[in-house]
This record gives sequence, structure tokens and C-alpha cells, in this order.
Amino acid sequence: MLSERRLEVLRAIVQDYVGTEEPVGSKALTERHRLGVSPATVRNDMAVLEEEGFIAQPHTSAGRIPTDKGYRLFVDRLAGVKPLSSPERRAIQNFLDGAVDLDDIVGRTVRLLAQLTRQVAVVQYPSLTRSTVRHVELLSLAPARLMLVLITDTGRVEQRMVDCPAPFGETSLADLRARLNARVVGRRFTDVPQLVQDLPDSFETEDRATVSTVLATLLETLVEETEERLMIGGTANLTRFVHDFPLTIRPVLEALEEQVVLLKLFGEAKDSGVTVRIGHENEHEGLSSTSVVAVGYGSGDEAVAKLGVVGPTRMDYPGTMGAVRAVARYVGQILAES
Amino acid sequence: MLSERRLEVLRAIVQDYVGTEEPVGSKALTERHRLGVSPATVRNDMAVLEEEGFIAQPHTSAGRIPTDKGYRLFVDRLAGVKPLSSPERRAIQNFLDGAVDLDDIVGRTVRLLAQLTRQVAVVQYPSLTRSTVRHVELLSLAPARLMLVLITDTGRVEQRMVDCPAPFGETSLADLRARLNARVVGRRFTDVPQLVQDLPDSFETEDRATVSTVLATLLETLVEETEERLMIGGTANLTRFVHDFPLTIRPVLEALEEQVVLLKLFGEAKDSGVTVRIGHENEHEGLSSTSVVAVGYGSGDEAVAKLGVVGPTRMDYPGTMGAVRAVARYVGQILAES
DNA sequence: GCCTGGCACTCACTGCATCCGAGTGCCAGC
DNA sequence: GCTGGCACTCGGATGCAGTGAGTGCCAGGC
Repeated sequence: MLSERRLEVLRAIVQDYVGTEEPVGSKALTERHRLGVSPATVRNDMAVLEEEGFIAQPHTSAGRIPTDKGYRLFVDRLAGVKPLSSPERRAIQNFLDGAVDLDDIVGRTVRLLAQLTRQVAVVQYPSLTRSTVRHVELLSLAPARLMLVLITDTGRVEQRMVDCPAPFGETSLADLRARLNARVVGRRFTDVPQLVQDLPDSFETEDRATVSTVLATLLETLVEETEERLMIGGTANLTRFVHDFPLTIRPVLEALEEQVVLLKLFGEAKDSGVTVRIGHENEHEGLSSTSVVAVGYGSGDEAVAKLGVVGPTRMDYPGTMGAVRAVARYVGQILAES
Repeated sequence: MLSERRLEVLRAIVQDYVGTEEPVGSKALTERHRLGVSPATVRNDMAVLEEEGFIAQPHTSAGRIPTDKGYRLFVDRLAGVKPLSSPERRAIQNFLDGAVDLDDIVGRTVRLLAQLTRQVAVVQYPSLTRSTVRHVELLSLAPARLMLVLITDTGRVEQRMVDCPAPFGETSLADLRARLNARVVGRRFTDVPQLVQDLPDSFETEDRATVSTVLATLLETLVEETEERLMIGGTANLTRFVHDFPLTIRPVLEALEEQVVLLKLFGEAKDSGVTVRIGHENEHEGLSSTSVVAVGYGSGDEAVAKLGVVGPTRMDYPGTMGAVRAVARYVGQILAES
């Protein structure tokens, strides 16, 4: 077990390194922090911390930098979540108020988060799987061609063309529309297949095929749209670290474009509370020197999607976690209101 | 006026520089191109080209690189548009086929373009201003709360909430829906205000306020959505040049995030034919060492939006122009079919 | 008059030797 | 168990000479 002071030394190293971006030595540490001991003592502590794998030396004659394991300990035991200042809170509210639709909300959120954390921001669109149906609309475009429009409680709209096997009358259409809505409005997407299963049976024989086709398209939309979408912003912030590791910026940009990777990472994050994945904990080559801070957000108690930031492992964890958490809360509120 | 051979020298310089990414000298030029003259002659030609401002020397004792003006001449007079190979054409078709909706089409296009040109790709969503109305749908969510859904011929769907000044019955709603559609379906967005102007007058007094509110919301949607959206991809390609100018990558990323800038640039591009803006011709600080290659695309003869790439001024113009043009054509086809 | 070979000059880049200093590990003493 | 002292390491900066690709200019030839 590490003594209290050694943990204190680790905390000091992390804080200084995050601030200065340079390996920190024993002397500088005692000068900037009131550890109450001499550099020589700190050196001994550092030797222990290094042996345990919490810090490392880039070169023999250089200061120490935290390892992924060191950051992990820092996040888990040494640092809290730093609440935002009230001007910051007000800024968030001002920034998000006045959004007109879902795209706008997500767009504003991503810009806000990027600005606040000065890192790359990622916001997942509210997921369809966890949301409920607000309305299903059917429009007749041609005798045997319908448009299916699905509206969710999070304000998302999806539409699909349906080519019918047979012409479908206006009355049948109105009938289907009414019955379909009666069954699914307010229900969760996952429950829909169950709820509409026997619907074709209650129609005239000649219409059954069309009804089945429409339902098939609806279910397909639900499944397809489970591939969730992301919005990304603030990639220019990556260049703040370009003098450090110009090599790393490319794989990170590539990873960001492969949205699958991010979706997987976000999917693994807890629904509530801030999740932090540090360096190699992200099982992706390109992100091995970055950390991902993610949190769920939603209009009610339940998280419908995640948002967060991607930045270098050397980041201000308390501040970033605070910003991410605060933004998630406000977005949740906005969603609940709309 | 520059002699034929001097133009040939300029072409050779541009081609070599684009290939090698290094200033090109007179000796190397004569070795790689059949100019039929000696290095000394080429040196004289270079001196003239430099005096005219088409090429420049980074250092006194270095080779020459083209200036923006040099690239401009190259693009305008010395290079054609390189058609794609047939495997490339097939690849485009395969890549774009099977897109399910507009988001998907735009997403695939942007990835395709980024891959093909190995540069940053930008695709503008089909603009609402030039498209026509396919359908307007009105849904009653609560006694005095409606949802307005607008569907365009390009497959785009926009929805807005409408808070009515007074409760609005189902029959009135059906009436409004029918009459509204009768007037605007198939019409251009710009014509809509004119077409619906007198619609409230034909309703009962108690419903007029609501009808007006609905129409106001519709018109607002048309105007608001004129702020067009963009999708960007392939930013990782920027890092291919990071060893050259690590400084420039940041302003470019920033410019890309300020979509207004790109929209302006794209707006200035011609509707038909490939438009190239080179270096400082882009009136934006961050893009002064990049070129923008843009082209309009659309489902019919008319361009409904633009797409293109952003890359270093030192790019393969003929190839890039060919790829951009080809992609625009195929996307137009896909849009026309759907 | 235009092209060419020759020549002196420039200057970025490389490799090498040197110096400097922040930082370390270790040890004897309090 | 903490501290001051000390020898040691080694990356980074500085200075310098050598190299070579490239240039401009000039006199001579087709």
C-alpha cells in the first residue's frame, strides 16, 4: 500500500505535468507544492512510484511523467469532479437556449463542449432503441407508393419509401394509420415488433400484403437506425498538442472518423456517472494515447445517449469531468422541455 | 506572352513538385522531362517565370516551387481534367449504391470523395431553396399543439412544433392539410409564400389565427433551413502534409469547423463545371495555403448543392478535378432515382 | 538571336565535438 | 526515516567545417 504522502506526490506530479506539459523533477515539485519534505525524500518516493508503475521516466536523466496506471489512480482516488463556476453555468444555458430542432441542439452541444474543455467533443444523437414513438405517419405518394414517417419523443424524424405489392386505398391507409398509432404511440421501440405482429390479420385479404410490407419497413427502420449517429467538433483542439506528438494526431483523426469505434467506446460507458477511459484502456490503436471522458444524458431519468470528449491522456480530468457532466445535465433539461 | 516552352517548363515544375513535394531544380527537370534543352536554358526560362511571378524560390540556393499564380495558370491553360479509370468508376457506383436515405447518401459521398482524392471532402446537403415540396404533413399532438412535417423532393424531412392560439379540430386539420398540399406540392420553395398567402381567409373565423400560425411556421422553416448543412470527412488526410507545414493544419481545421466559411466558398463556385480556388484566392486566413475544388450537383439539370475537396495548394489538380466531377455526376444520378 | 557549357558563388543541411544543466541514485549523518 | 552532499547521466543547445544541389552570369557556337 502506498503511504498518504506518496499519493500526494503522485497527485502533485499529475497536476504539474498537466499544467506544464513537461516531465516534472523532484526539486520543482517541492518548490511548487507544500509537501513538507526535501527533494531527496521525494526522489525516494518517486522511485517507489516508478517501481509500482504509476510514473515513468522518458529518459534516464529526466523528470517523471504519469503512466496510464498513474492517471487511473489519480482519477479514481485522488481527484474529484470540479464543479463549474456560475458564469460557466450561465454560459452553458445561454448557449443551449434557443435551439430550434434536434440537429441544432446536438450541434450547439458539440460546439459548447469543445469550447469549454478545449478538446474534441463527441455527442451521440439520442438513440432510437431507448426512445418511444410519438407518431407514425403514412403518406400516399402514388397509388402503390407510400412514405412512412416515424417521429420519436426525442424529436427525431425518420422517413422511408415503401413500394406496395398492390395499390392501397385512402380509406385503408387511414385505417392502418389509425390502428398503427393506437398501438405504438408512447411505446418503446423495442416493444413495437411484439405490438404490431398480428396487425395484418385484421385487414382485408387484398390489403394484407401491403400492410405487412409497411410493417416490415417500420421494423427495419427501427433496427437500421440503431446504428447511431454522432456529431464531432473541436478537432482543431488536437493541434494544441502537435508539438508534443505530431505522430499521434493522425490515428486519432482516423479513429474519430470511424464512428463505429467511438460508438463502441460510448456504448461501454456507464449510463449514469462520468466514465473515464485512459490511454490503453481504449481498445483501439489510434486512441492509445488519448483519454475518453463520457457520460450518459437523457430527457428523463434514463440515459438515451452519451456525450463526451476525447483528449490526450495528459488532460485536466477534474475540470473535464465537471464540464462534461454539467453539459449533459443541461442538454437533458432542454430535451425534456421540447 | 510566355513562349510555348516556358509554359512547358512551368507544367513540368508543377507536376514534379506535386509528385516529390520538394523544390525542383533545373537539372532534375531536364532529366525527368523531355524538354529537349539543357539545364542552363531551363534556368533562363525559370528566371523569366520567376520574374512574372509564376514560381518562387524558398531560399536563394534552392529549386523553384509554383506560386498561387503559377498553379492558376496551370489549372487554366496547362492541365485538363483527368477522367477516372473504369475501375474507379465502378468503385464509385458500388460505393454509392444501396444508400437508404439522404443522410446515408451524403455520408457515403463524403467518405468516397475523401478516399478517392486522399483529401478533405466536403458535401453540402441539397439546398431547400431550390427544391420543391413533396408533401406537407400536419399531426395533432395535443388539442392546441401540432407538428408540421415538410418533405422535399430531395428526400429531406424537416419538422417543427406549432403551438396554436386556439384548439384546432380534426376536421379543420384535415381540411388545412388537404388544401395546403393542393397548393404547394410540386412547387418550389421560393414560390410557397405567394401561394399560401390568402389561405387563412377561406377558413372559419375561429380557425384563422391557428392557420396563420401554421403558415408562419412553415415559411419560417423554409427560411431557416436555407442555412445549409455540410458534411465533412477525411480530415485525417490533412496530416499527410504535417511534415511540411505543421503550422497550417490548425487554421485549416478551424476553418472547416466554421461552416459559414465553407458555405460562402461553395456558394461562390459556379453551378456547372469544376471551380478551383487556389491559396490566397480563398478569402480566409486559415485557407490561404489550401485550394478548394468544388462542383455543383443535382438531381436534374440544375445544381441543388455543391460538393468538393479542400487540400494543399500543392495537389494533383487534374486528378482531383476528375474525381470531384465524377462523384458529383453519380450522386446526381442517385438523387434523381430516389 | 538563342542555346550551351563552364565557372564561381550561395546556402541549407549534415555530422561532429563541446558545453550546460536539470535531474537522478546513492550514501553517510542527523 | 529524513536530509544534504556528491558524482554521474544524458538530452538539448551551440558552434563549426564539409558537402552538394542549385543558381546567375558569361563567353562561345550553331
